Amino acid sequence: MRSCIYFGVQVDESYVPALQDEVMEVEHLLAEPRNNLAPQDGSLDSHTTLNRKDDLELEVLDGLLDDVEIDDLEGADGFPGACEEYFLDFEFADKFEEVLGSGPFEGSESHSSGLSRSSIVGGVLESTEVPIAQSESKNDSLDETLTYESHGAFSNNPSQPSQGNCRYNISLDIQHLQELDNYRHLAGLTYKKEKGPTEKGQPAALREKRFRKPTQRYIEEFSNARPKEKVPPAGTKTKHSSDSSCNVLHIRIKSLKRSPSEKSSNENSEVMLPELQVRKGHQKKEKLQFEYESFPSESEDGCSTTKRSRRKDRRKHQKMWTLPEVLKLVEGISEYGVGRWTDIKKFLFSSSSYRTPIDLRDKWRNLLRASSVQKNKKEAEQNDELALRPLPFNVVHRVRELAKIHPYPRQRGSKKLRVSQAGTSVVADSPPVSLSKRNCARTWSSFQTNVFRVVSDSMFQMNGWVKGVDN
DNA sequence: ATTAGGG
DNA sequence: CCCTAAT
Repeated sequence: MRSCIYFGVQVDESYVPALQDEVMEVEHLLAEPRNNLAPQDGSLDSHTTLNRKDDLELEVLDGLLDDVEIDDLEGADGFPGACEEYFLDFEFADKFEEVLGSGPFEGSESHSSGLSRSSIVGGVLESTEVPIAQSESKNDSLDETLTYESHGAFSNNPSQPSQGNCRYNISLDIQHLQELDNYRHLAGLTYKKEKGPTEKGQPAALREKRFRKPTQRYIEEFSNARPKEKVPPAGTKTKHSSDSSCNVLHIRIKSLKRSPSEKSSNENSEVMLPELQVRKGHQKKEKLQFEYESFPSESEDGCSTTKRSRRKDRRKHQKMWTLPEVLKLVEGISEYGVGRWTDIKKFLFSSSSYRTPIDLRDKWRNLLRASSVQKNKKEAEQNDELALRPLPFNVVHRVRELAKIHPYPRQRGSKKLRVSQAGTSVVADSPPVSLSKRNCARTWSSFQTNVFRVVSDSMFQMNGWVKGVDN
């Protein structure tokens, strides 16, 4: 099992003091051997000296592993000095994927004149062995230790080759849980308390919640992810969005789930996979094969930067929606109306096999929520601030407009309401339109969409949206 | 087979 | 995203 921690902190004076304190506290979460950290450069001030004694608590991470749902908190562009976004991204990866390091930091380091009073820390830790001793010391596992191997990104100074793999002993202190929690709030992460099996007496069979047969989706993913078991070379670094002037706290830990339920489901799928394929019949098989083939092509994958890792470490079979996809969805809804998810899927998302009609509906639901249709404005603003990838406002506007036209829960069960208002003409939800009218509406809406799209195109760089392939 | 709705 | 009930 391998896991990695990427830790980059860039602190500028423009921070409010309180934030600086918090940053420092987080910095303390990392313990680091002296030799590697030797400040090569005057710009590393006392902020960056990490305390060796400081401990990290395994359970903290453990909790975060299962709870942090966000896979990608790509750096959002910000205005220099005014960026108030923080990212906290904890992931523990089964296989060490991508980490990069000091991309944003290297640059500013060399021209330290601009950021002369900033303290910068960037680093990568990669662990090769992570002993898991969860069986006994579940309660007091404060002493658990991880052995990490550094791949040398902890130096900001490019001139200093720190490739010599060196070992870290990292243990975590439970006290820092609170601080992590604070950062979680800053980052807007959702985080549920784990109601895990604290009862030690429970037999394993009882702890498993339920046996469910793996979904089609799961099967597809599983068998697809199987063949590539490769770990990229240790030196591999992925480009991040390099917003050098943005004050960003960026912590990245990739995670694999270790909850008992997960384990069981894995085992199950392994057993059931063949059986299911036989049982499901041939038509399904064909469909599956089609889907396999379409994956490697990647033409449909919106995020080119992350597509490699996407399929494997996405925890819950999630695929991030790209902005073009969102636009397409909006367009589709404006054309076909809300609720005709299969149509939209068929006509607009035919090439992306991973977006099911249900996904489209869910996305629409989320869009509604994000643009806070039928919601207070306060919540809307709060939402906006908390949002990881804030929607461009024109999108929000469009969604709202659309929501007025077609209310989401497509009214059909509300017969009572209609009866009560029988006399007065109620706004028809989606009345049967004549064909000509419909066509007219469609051309109009596509025109609208095109305009909309042109405008949106200029906003791709904002908000961390990745420009995806438009199919 | 599709959709709505809840988790 | 996933699952289930309802249509």
